[in-house]
Amino acid sequence: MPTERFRRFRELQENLRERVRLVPMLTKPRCIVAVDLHVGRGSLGHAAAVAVNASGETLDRVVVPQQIEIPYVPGFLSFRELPLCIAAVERLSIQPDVVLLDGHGIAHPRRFGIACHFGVEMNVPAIGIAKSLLTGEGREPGRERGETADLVLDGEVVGKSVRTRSGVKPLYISPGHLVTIENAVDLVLSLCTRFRLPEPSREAHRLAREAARDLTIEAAGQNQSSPAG
DNA sequence: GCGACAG
DNA sequence: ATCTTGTCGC
Ligand SMILES: [Mg+2]
Repeated sequence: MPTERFRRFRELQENLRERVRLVPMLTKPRCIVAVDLHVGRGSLGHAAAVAVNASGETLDRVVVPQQIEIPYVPGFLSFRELPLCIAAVERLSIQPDVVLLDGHGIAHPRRFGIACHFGVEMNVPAIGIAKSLLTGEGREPGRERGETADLVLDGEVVGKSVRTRSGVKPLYISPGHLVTIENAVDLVLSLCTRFRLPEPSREAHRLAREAARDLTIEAAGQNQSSPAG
């Protein structure tokens, strides 16, 4: 029964949230990893992890394919995406100093979004980078790049709305594990050099999508159904 | 009961 | 988020 399964997921979140520690990152990260998951036809998933140094140069990149079994239910994203995302990060040749996740950290109904789950599970600093809100209120930052405003949940500041490009919709940044809100905002801004999203996040998204597309094209080339004309 | 709802 | 090329606008 799906209801029972998600009841267990909720209990897991409420237990694991006690392990979240939002402490300052002492040293400047030398290896930053962004990870993203693409789910295509037949629920075939591709997770991509991209590692960069403080200068933004690529250190390594991997893609891992696997069937995705868990449906997307708001508030439970990590149970769908984490297993494959973790597999991808573990296959990198380098250990991350901090990991960027697509989704929220503590800006979550139970304060345990995908960035918290990843960070606690892997015991690594983790940051949630979301393009829209799941819960809470995102105050409107000024329109210039670098301006921020509070992301408030139950009267508590759980993150920031961050203008990463002037005149463009803000990102919602919240800490996942072993970082502060300020650490998270500073790092994300430093990585948003050309677009709304941090470069490695954008690259991971692109890699995962292209891996899925390439497989689709290869499969079509071997099928008898594809030659349409 | 209704609306909102990361990806 | 996905299905998907070109096209409109700053
Ligand atoms: Mg994603």
